[in-house]
Amino acid sequence: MGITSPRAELKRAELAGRLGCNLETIRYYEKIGLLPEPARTASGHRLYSNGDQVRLRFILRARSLGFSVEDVRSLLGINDGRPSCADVKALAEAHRGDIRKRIADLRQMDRRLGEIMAGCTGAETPDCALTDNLFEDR
Amino acid sequence: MGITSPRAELKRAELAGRLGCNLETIRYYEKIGLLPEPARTASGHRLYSNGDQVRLRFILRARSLGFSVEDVRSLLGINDGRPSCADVKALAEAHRGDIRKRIADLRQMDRRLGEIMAGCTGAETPDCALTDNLFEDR
DNA sequence: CTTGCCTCTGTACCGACTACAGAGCGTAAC
DNA sequence: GTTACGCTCTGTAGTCGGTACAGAGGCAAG
Repeated sequence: MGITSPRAELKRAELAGRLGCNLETIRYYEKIGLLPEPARTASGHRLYSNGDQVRLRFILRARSLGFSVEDVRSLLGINDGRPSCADVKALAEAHRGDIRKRIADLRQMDRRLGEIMAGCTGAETPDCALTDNLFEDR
Repeated sequence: MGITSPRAELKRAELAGRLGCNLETIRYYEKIGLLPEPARTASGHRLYSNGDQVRLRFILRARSLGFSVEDVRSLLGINDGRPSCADVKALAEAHRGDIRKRIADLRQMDRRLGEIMAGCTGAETPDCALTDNLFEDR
């Protein structure tokens, strides 16, 4: 058995440690219905199966690609049953559009900031091209 | 007097309309201390001076450049008195660094998404390269 | 005088977590 | 056996930057 091979029953902190997420995130995903309620020990401690681990990994990867929690819900088939490849593709294309818009917005911010800062001397005086620009009566 | 020339006393909705922000945003900035408490009519309605308008415009412009509310507080000299040009430059450079990191992160997301979607046929079947990839045991 | 729109206040909600308080459980050492 | 430590449980509050809404009151036109 390899070091990272799945084990049948993991506690919450073990699962979080393996997948590199915050401890509380797991409980949060359970609360909002992304993760099913796991098995419990007699005293009420959560026990995560290999399937739980696979599902959480899916969620974390989708989130790391920038999909929203609602998107993940759709990808998992929680809303309307398991989505077709066409559904997934549409969701992903829309998401990519969002990402590109956000990049464009940030690039514009960077460019504007660069323009305004061009006159910023960095002197120890209160006169500053940047603040002057923002106060300007345009 | 031009159409957009400043007028001494504006009501909240007039100010919001002129500067193109949400009505409630103004009250919010007052609450968190970015805007001072304005003058009031006898019955308690807010009246904004030309100076208030200049200050709000500064805040909105800074926010549109992506500065955080805390950054704006510093730029306005609310924290430690009016900042020097050197202070402003340092703040702006740090902020630009943040913007560029966010762009890099988004570009990586876009790239990864593109790679994964390459195998996505868009067929009406439940088999999908994207979801398969996220479920994969790696 | 009524109608309709403005303003006021406080509070709840958004997304996606994260943190913390206070209680209980599990186990290893002594 | 008991004590100490660390993990888990629950519910709730805080983060950021607003946005929305309820319920009350003001103000001007018709």
